[in-house]
Amino acid sequence: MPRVSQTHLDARRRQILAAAIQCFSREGFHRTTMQDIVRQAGLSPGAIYRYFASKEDIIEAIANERHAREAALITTGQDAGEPGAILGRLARDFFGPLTRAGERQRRRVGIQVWAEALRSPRVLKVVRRGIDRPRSLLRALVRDAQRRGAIASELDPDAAARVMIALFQGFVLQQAWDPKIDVERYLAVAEAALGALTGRPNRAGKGRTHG
Amino acid sequence: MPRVSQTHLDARRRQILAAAIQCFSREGFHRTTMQDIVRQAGLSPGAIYRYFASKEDIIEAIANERHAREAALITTGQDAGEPGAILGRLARDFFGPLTRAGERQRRRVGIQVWAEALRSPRVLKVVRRGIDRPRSLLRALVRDAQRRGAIASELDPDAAARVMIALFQGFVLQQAWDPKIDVERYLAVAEAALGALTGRPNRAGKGRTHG
Amino acid sequence: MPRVSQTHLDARRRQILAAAIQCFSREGFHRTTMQDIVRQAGLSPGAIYRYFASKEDIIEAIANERHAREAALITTGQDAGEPGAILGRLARDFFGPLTRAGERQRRRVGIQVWAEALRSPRVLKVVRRGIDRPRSLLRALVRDAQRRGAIASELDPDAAARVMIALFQGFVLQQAWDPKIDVERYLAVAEAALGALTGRPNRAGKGRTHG
Amino acid sequence: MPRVSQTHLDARRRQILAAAIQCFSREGFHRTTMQDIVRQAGLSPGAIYRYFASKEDIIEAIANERHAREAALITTGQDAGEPGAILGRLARDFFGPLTRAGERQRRRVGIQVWAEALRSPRVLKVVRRGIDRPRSLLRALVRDAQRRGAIASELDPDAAARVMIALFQGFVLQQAWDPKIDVERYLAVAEAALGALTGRPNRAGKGRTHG
DNA sequence: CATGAATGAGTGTTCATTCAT
DNA sequence: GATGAATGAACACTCATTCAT
Repeated sequence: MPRVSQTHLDARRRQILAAAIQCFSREGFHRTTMQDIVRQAGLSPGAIYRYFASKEDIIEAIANERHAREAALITTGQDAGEPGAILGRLARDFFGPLTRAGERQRRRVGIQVWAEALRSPRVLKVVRRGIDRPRSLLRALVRDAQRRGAIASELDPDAAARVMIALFQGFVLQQAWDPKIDVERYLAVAEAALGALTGRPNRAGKGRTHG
Repeated sequence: MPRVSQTHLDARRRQILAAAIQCFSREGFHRTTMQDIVRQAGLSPGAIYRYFASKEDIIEAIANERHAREAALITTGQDAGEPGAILGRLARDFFGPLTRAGERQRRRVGIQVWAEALRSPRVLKVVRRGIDRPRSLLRALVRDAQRRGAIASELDPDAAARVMIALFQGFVLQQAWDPKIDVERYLAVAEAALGALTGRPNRAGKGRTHG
Repeated sequence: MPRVSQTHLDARRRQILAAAIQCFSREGFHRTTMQDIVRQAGLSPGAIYRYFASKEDIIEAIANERHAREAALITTGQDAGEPGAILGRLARDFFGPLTRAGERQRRRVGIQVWAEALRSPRVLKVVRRGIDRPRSLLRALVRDAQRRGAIASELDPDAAARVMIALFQGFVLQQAWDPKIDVERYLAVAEAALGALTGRPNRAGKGRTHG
Repeated sequence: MPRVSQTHLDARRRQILAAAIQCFSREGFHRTTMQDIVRQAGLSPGAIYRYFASKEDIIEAIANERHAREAALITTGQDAGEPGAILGRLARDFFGPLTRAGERQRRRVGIQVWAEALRSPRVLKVVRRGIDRPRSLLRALVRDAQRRGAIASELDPDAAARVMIALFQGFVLQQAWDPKIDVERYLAVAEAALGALTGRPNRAGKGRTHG
């Protein structure tokens, strides 16, 4: 089956990554065997190794894809207007999809990636790069707000960015352990807390995150 | 009639767990072999299996120990007085030790446990139990504050508790990926944000967390 | 009705064998993959299988080609005149080329063939046939010398032929392991030894083997 | 089965090497799987890897053992008296065992080692070291004979040593391809040829090599 | 109680070969 | 005729666990 279109090649690649995500979200990286992925993808071992040089490469590719997607969210979110609006948009973009099963599955794999970063320098690099972009946007946002006097200038903008990211990461973790968690109520508190920083009036309890 | 004192048995157990933590923090659960632990502990395979029935049991024991320690922190923290003081005390107790290498190593293993919980029901149970205690304390704290009118009553106490926990979890993650993160500055922002909820005056930039 | 000329077909065949020799001399038969040969030849897997039914067929073809070449050397050498002259001519024809890198590379593959003959009946057959021809010529040479009284008649002509062949094989081996070996000095000794058999005067130290 | 005697350990090692030689002599290194060796040895994969780190290590160990044995032959042969006697003794020690099936089997593996040396630097080193010792002894022997005037002084002693070794190597090869070869007759010719060099009277046809 | 040799199912990966395009 | 994506049976090696000593 030679001389296959690039479209076909891309589709195969996505097919393998999708299968891997299925497996990884169920069993983790290390309890998932290549055979599992092979089976899930409906391919042969050889076929998979034509697209990825190793299991670790698949993990890395998954992490990369995820961060690319988030980078896109951030880029499009950036022109939402004033800081508060941007923050709201980001909250909607990041928390919103968590109500969907597919996204939750991907986030479960994301948590595995977080852990994997602790022992794989390659994965660590991907994770750090993946966090750098949101952090720098949020930092800029905070600086902007401080310039307007909406946030106390003693607060470190980078630390503030990290706090916001932590609010997301912690939620992802807790939701992975207990899917019944309510996104809305969590976001309401998170926004109330951040609102205090950004000086926006408390909109607690009135949160609207997704359609 | 045991030939060996309970003290000796406990010491052996601790010795094995310490060795396992060393290995796990470096290589993760699945890349760490029992041989690694055997070597690190200076024991024999047989000896280890006298204390733990399986590798998974060691993981579970580590997770349990960790949560027991946290439960102790919470119990002693509880009588610090009014909500704000308790919160301050908890922040000091949880964030403070993160400046020490040993604690950071243990937290790295903790992150592995978080990921492991996604595939091992036994570990999941431990993790959930481990989070339940702090959550219920924090929930009570928030309710207390709401009763006093210090926190908007529309906020869900449980969600508020989760937010606080998330602030810790996110920090642990980010610090694991980048040990150069500044605890103080992070805590300053986190406390400013929570301060808005608990109604305490903003103490941004003046944080004192540990001695 | 072939779309492609026989010349083209032969060229392809030679191209593949040349590529295979390159690879085999570097990595041996079993560490060389068909992909290696494909790459080296600048062809596709399918193309190669159009000319050779299997990897073993390539090995066999290489062995065959080699022995065909040697048979040619022997045939042309046969009419050099008296036994001593023929022997000299053969020595020159077989040892001479060993100073050239290309021939040494081919001989390295030849050594692999020698080993392969021990497990592949097909290759064994080729190797034995390859040695039969020189052996029978040399045997005849010895018999001739014995008839003339130049060699002790108690010596077995076949054994004598084998000795001569061994002198070549051993040199090929030793040179493959250590390319710095001096051909001239080796030949001088070998000829001195054989000279004693063939009754020729010792020409030790004055060897001229190739141009 | 812990705390096992060194004797037991050595026996296991030998057991594995013996099994490997059986397999290698039948199928060569690369067609022999570790499973084959496992089966032949009546052990488990894990057991084998306790004694040898890799398949290549087994090959290396076999080559080493062989050369150690040859070194011993040479050492004990050295005090046979005058050069001719030593040479006779070496011929007996090296050619004699070739009539036995076990030795022939080992020599078949030895041929595989010769080929393997062309691609494995580790094996090459062993092979070269294995040849150095006999070569240096034979060189000394030739020099001694030259000093006594028994060998033409123009002959290079090292080349002469290589010639003698080649006579052995070539025989081993030819016997591996055709076990019916007659050792006696071959040796008679070889000794006649070398006799011319060492100046000993021709003992062609009267050879006695083994008991 | 402790040892550590042994087990054996399972791992990630390879590679000679095929055949739809 | 040529391509190269796909196959799938191996392969070398690992490692949690056991149990004779």
